[in-house]
Amino acid sequence: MERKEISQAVISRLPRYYRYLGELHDEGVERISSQELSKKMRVTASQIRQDLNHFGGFGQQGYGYNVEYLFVEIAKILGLDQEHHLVLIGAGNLGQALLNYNNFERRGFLFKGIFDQNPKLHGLKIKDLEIKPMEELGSFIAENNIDIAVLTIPKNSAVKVAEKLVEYKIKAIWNFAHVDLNVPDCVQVESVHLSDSLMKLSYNSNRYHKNLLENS
Amino acid sequence: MERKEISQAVISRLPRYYRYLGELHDEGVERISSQELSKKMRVTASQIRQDLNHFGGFGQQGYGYNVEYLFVEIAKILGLDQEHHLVLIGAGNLGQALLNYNNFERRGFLFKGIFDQNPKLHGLKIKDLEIKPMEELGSFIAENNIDIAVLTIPKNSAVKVAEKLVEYKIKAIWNFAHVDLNVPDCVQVESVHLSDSLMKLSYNSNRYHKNLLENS
DNA sequence: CACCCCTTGTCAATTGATTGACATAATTTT
DNA sequence: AAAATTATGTCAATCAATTGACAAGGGGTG
Repeated sequence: MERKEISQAVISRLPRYYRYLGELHDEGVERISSQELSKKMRVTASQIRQDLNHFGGFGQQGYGYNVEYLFVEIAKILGLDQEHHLVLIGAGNLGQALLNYNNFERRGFLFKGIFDQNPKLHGLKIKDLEIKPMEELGSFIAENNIDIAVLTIPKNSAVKVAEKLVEYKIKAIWNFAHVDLNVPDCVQVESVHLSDSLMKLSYNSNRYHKNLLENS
Repeated sequence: MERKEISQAVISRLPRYYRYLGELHDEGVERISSQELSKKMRVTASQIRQDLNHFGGFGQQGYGYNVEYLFVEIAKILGLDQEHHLVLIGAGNLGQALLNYNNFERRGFLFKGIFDQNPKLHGLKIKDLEIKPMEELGSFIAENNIDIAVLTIPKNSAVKVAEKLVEYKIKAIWNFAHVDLNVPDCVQVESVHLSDSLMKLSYNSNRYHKNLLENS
């Protein structure tokens, strides 16, 4: 009965397809073939067809894909057809940056609460939301139907808060702390490790320029 | 003469090894075997040995790996033994958050300049750095030995600025704009697509809870 | 309406990544 | 000092992901 799992490699590519389809739609393009799209996106047409077919036959032979239809379907796959309720935990610079980034709201990701352990911040408002103490987090999650917790706090507190979030039966954690969170399967974690990303860039840039020197 | 390329899958794991080794070192641990490390990191011991051996034999049979030595060696591989000079382009919320995140400095990534197209911001200081107009970007990069440009601007401007950066002979771009930058090979790009990450989380969390319902 | 062309969905082949197995060598114990 | 243990580096096998190829089904055209 269980359909087989779709690999994370495929899932990771879906938001990118979604982005390109959105742009095409904005430009008024009605249909596109996997080959045209593959040129734009610089991937193989085969990969596009293979990826999309994991979720169903969205295209039509001899025609290609209807841009708007495919756009909407991918949104459904990604869960963008539903509202998501978020809490921000950690009202520092990064947290505020995320709060003020309106693109998330546009896709149905709505910040409903802000929490911070610093008492000096309690009561202050950002974007109409009052910063609340950590003690109120559990009840807030239960009462406001919160799906996703966004962690923008230092790594030491992140581990403890994640444990609490598991107790509070959160469904997902978007983790910006520089630490791996080990939680049960029922809580999905997506980590954004900014330092890791920067180090990778450092490696790649170094390697490229070292290779140049060696091969000259 | 050319040693074969090491896959990005391997490179992506290096910062994580680096993080765990740093923690072990802080805890005063002197040596560790691939097996112990594999338990901590929840990967296979084989993968750890395989990954490290791409860069040389850092371990010793019967002993394992010296934590401090390996930590330093991975730092060298990632280019963390050198200073990197960065410019921030886009002094919005996210840009300021990155500026104020001290962990980058600790690893040798130093912000040397801030640029923004908004004239109202010019002259204002963040962390002792004056926000400068975009017109000065080219000369600043040349004169201050800038490696890496950090792009925290909207997608439309990002594409244009990236083209300029190529002209200015930047080595690397850390891109936070929601767009793919197509630049020549001599400029390395690492993109952090926050919305993509959030959408992936949304998919995974939805899928988990849907599967629960279906299998009950 | 019939033909031709286009393009998907899918199967097979290939390429790449991960895991397992083991010979070898250093360390530790007795 | 010899034996037992530990753990690497590496080869081979397995597993996963990507690419290529093509049959079959629509759409467009005359």
